[in-house]
Amino acid sequence: MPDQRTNHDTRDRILDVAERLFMEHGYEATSMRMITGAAEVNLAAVNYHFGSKEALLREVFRRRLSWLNRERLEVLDRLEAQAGGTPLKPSQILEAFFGTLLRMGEDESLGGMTFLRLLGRTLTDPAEFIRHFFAGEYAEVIDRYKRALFRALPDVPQAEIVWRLHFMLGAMSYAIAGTDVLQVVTGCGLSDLAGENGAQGPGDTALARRLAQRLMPFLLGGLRAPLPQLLDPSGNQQESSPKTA
Amino acid sequence: MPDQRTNHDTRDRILDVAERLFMEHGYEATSMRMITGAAEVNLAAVNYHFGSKEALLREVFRRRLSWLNRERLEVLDRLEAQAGGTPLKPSQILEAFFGTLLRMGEDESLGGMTFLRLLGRTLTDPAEFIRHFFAGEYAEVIDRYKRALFRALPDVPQAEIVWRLHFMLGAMSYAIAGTDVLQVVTGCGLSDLAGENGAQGPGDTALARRLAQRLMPFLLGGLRAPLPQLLDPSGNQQESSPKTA
DNA sequence: GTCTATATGTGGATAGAC
DNA sequence: GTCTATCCACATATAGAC
Repeated sequence: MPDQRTNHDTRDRILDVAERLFMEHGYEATSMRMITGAAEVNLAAVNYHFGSKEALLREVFRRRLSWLNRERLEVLDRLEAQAGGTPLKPSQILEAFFGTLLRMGEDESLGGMTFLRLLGRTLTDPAEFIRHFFAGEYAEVIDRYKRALFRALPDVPQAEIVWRLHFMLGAMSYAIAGTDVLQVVTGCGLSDLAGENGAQGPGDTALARRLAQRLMPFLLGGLRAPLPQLLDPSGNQQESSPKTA
Repeated sequence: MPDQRTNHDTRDRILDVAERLFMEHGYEATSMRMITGAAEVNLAAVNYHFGSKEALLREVFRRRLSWLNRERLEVLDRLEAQAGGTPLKPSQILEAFFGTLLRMGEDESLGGMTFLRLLGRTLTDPAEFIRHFFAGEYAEVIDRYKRALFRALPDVPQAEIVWRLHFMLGAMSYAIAGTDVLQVVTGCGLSDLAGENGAQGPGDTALARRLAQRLMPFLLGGLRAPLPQLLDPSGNQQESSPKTA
């Protein structure tokens, strides 16, 4: 036992460091040597504890997503129990889904903004094993929330709701990813209060709360926007009964 | 001249293939050998024509973004000329900004959906040289559209407008990236009509138009959503005069 | 402009001592 | 569980013949 600087053991130190480096550089651009070097563990430790680099990435996400999935389902269960048999309000559903995620950004023990950024950046990674992994991890929760939205918005075509769920997920992912051009061009963005990628100032937790306050009205406005007039000349899946409120 | 299957020369064939492979696998996971192999050119050709792999990526984007930037500025110029001195409507500005991009997806000679997906996926790449490149490419256009939105929404705090521009960019980037979990879980997404990543069916062009019809109302609804009540206890940048329409 | 051959580095993974 | 040493595939890039 050469150095016990925290009560983290080797395994957790690797996970913490990998989480940060994957966030900063992306999966492909992060080498095992960068991870083990920064974590001050031996190069062979990753393969011993996790088996492979791919398995390490999965474990980095699994320890966070298991909490997030459970919490999202419990919050929705609670809301639906309170509502009796009546449909929830869209704002409640969005608050449960996105609010739960954004609360992770306020809590360092749940990964904080580091994990939120990692998630936002990795959700658009084209690697096959990553897409497959996320599909499995998200399936149940997405299905539950999708059906809650169907019940909450019975007059909106279900295909339209799914599209808007796409758009909402994208708005949030991109915002928390914080890699976009806007914050370079405008000097305004996630990092106007937090430091650069790696630097985790104490303002980072307040950041998630402020982002939530900005984001939720936007998402709700988009979700409840008037339906498009689908006049597509090649319209092979015309919607029924467009609605304007 | 062993094989002149199209009127593309070597340089253009490399750009076309690199565009597709970077889209399918990401920058890091795409090797020069994959590119030169698929383009049926010699391995050394990339370095001869472009200098490096990084420079190749920049050139892949530059040939598309030079058109996009010019078009976005011209469309905005035209709208502002027609309007005389009066502010534009938010819907006009969004149509100019996002509609111009989505029209690229309908035109194979402008890159089609392949380029759109590549753009959506690469905008969240954390690599320093990529972020720096995009910042330079987008600066002028973002600045022009940002100021147009400021004029169109004089009662909305400018910081709020910039945030919502973030969210709108994210919603669109993520939707066109088409890597997200939703389309795996729900079976509904960009690829419900188009093939998988690589396959470019004839439906791909109609796809962009249909996406635009879905996306624009969502974005407009988000942009015009009621402003958040900023009651942040640590509120160090309180907004002035929240508005509710 | 195109090719072959190669320089030079780094990647993930593992065998086997301790 | 941790370490050293190493295997081997593959990366980008280039030198120099044609």
